[in-house]
Amino acid sequence: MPNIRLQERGLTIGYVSERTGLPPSAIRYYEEEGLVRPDRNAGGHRRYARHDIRQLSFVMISQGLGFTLAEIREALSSLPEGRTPNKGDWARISRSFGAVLDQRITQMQALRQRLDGCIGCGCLSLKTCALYNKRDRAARKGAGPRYLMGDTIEMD
Amino acid sequence: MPNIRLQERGLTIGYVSERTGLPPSAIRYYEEEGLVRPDRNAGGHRRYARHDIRQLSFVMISQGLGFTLAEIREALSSLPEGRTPNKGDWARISRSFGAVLDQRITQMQALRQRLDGCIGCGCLSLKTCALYNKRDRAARKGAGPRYLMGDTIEMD
DNA sequence: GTAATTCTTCAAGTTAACTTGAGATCAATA
DNA sequence: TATTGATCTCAAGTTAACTTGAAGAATTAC
Repeated sequence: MPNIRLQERGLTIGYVSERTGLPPSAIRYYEEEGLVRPDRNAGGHRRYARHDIRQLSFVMISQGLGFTLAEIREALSSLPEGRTPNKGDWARISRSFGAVLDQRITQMQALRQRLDGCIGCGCLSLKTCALYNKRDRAARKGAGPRYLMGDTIEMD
Repeated sequence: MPNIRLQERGLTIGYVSERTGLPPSAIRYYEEEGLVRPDRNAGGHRRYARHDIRQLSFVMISQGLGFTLAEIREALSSLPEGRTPNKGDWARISRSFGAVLDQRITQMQALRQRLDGCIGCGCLSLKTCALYNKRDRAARKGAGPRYLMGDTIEMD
């Protein structure tokens, strides 16, 4: 039996893959994206630290919460450089993501409300319908309605 | 001045583009995806019906609500074939999307709750952490957490 | 010391939702 | 009629988040 766990110094990508459930290809991709920074051994093979497993798990959880890799990288960049991230570090990051989640939930509820209004008017009374909002068009990236059905066109 | 509005029979893509705010390229793409079905004139140019504007607006709104084009196409497929969709048709579709939205909001709130628990434990007390849920891994497509940070590994 | 694993890099493919550009045709205007 | 301007089709490019495959090198097993 190989000691798959601890090599010279650090964990192999295969081991990290097993532990996180992430395929090696994804782990390598995350490295390209700056989400983990493993060492290399003499032969050029990646060697991970224990806390990299935690970090990768954080990536997975955050994705499940709807964050993009870019947002996650941004959050991770606030982790300390020199030392291993501790409980407080993770809690801080989690809190900030929680706040973003709250915003998104609130936004979705607002959209839901609007849709209700739209159902009420059958999406047919136009200029005044709640889902009609040109300004949302400018803010492309966020989830937000843009134009409304039919607008000022006469009914057919 | 050209009568850009009504051609032989039906609206030009340029007019529909202006009315919806969608670039012609997107409108053509939506056609490929089966979200609109314009007629063609003798010269092969697209000619849209009035209710296509409403339909395209519905696509935009739905996207803003977070639905994919596939989901939207699915919903639109329930519209009547022969006649122009009426208020009741749109209201029915909107209600079903509203229900899905409700589910998603509920799900996000649950995730939010879990994250709170995770903040409480600092994402470090592992086996018992609320965000830890292997089963979620199987259900890849939906927004749901998969693995948890570090799992059963000893702290470092 | 081989053979079998595991790992390496690099290029290219995948899905969603479009955009961009080329070259050609159609339609509207003077 | 001639000339813009609008459309047409088709191929290829774009971003995100990866996967797949090829060819070769490092590691581990026996």
